[in-house]
Amino acid sequence: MGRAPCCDKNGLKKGPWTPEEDQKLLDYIQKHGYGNWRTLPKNAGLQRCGKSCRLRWTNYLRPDIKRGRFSFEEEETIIQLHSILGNKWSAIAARLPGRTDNEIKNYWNTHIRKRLLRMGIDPVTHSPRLDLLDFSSILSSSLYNSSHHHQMNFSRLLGQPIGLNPELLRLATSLIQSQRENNHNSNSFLLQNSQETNNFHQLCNNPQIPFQQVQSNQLQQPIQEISFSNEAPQLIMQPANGDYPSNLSDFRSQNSQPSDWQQSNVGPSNFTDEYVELPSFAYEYGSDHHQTILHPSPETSNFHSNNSNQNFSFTTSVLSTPSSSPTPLNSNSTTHNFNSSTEDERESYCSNMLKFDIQDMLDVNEFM
DNA sequence: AATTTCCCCAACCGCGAAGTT
DNA sequence: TAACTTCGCGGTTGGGGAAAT
Repeated sequence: MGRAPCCDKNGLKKGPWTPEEDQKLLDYIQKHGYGNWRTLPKNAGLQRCGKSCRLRWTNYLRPDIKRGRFSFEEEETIIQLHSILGNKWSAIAARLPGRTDNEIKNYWNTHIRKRLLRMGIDPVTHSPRLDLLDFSSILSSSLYNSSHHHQMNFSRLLGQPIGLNPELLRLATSLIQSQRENNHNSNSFLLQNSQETNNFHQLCNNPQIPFQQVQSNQLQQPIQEISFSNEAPQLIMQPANGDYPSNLSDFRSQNSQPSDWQQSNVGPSNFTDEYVELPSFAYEYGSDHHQTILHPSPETSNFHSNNSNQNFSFTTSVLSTPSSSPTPLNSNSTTHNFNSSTEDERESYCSNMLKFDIQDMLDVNEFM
């Protein structure tokens, strides 16, 4: 059985809609309502296919369409929802009154996605692009800081003219690979897919690729609060504001790209129709029971801490944590008004938030 | 001022799901 | 159950305006 054509294409107009066509469609829908898009254009006196009419209506003519620039809150919501839903634009649009899936999709592709990439964040996984990350910078910085709990400004790190240490990266790759093979946790936040692993290998094999590809002033506006420790990931799940879709199973089945929370340690009993738990966007890795992503098995590497209580963690924050972040950007307490801000302003506000928080850094002497 | 390049976004296309016969 | 229709989604395109040269 062949796929039915959406319409008889012969003689039907394509391309931009004229005001006259818009008016015809509006008049018809006001009189008869919408639906039966196949016959609608004919009845409305339009030389268009039904698909085109439906698209025009849903994306432009619908009376509840909100126009104009996306507010910061809307942008924040998009990023949050995208981290859960992926490219489920219609599902995201359902949470943004007046915005269409097409509009959100366009906005994501033209603005948000690019900004995340500039910041060194993978727009697909919402995790830092570790293929761009220079471990040697982190480690050497820790050497020269005597405090046990120090915070490093990521921008400063990125500005350091320190080249890649291929050996270190190779080490990291091997131990992460080892970690994957051990399969203590399929929810590796660092390397969620083979592509990232490949990127690591690529970096190791091409030490000329500078980490400084990411300019310090470009690494701004972090998206998530992510903490890496030397212990197994434990995703903090918390009910959001109740404004999430209730059918989690649908989300899980529809989401083509496995997301972290789907594979987390959270038991299946947490997913019920009555009580929906969703990630708070604060991925905290901390459990006493399992190995960590960056805690290799001793036989494969010496890339580990002598003290099992020591954490290698870095925390980026905070754009999308309205319910969990201590300093939500869109909280009432903030005086920043992003609704009228430029894109640069949106980025710069967050520029000091992307930083590494290294507590009791691992014994870096082992790497030297 | 003319040309080229870049960027945005409205609209199109193909596909799969859901509905109908 | 199969064949067919309709609808909706997500990826992609290309026209046109803005910016750069």
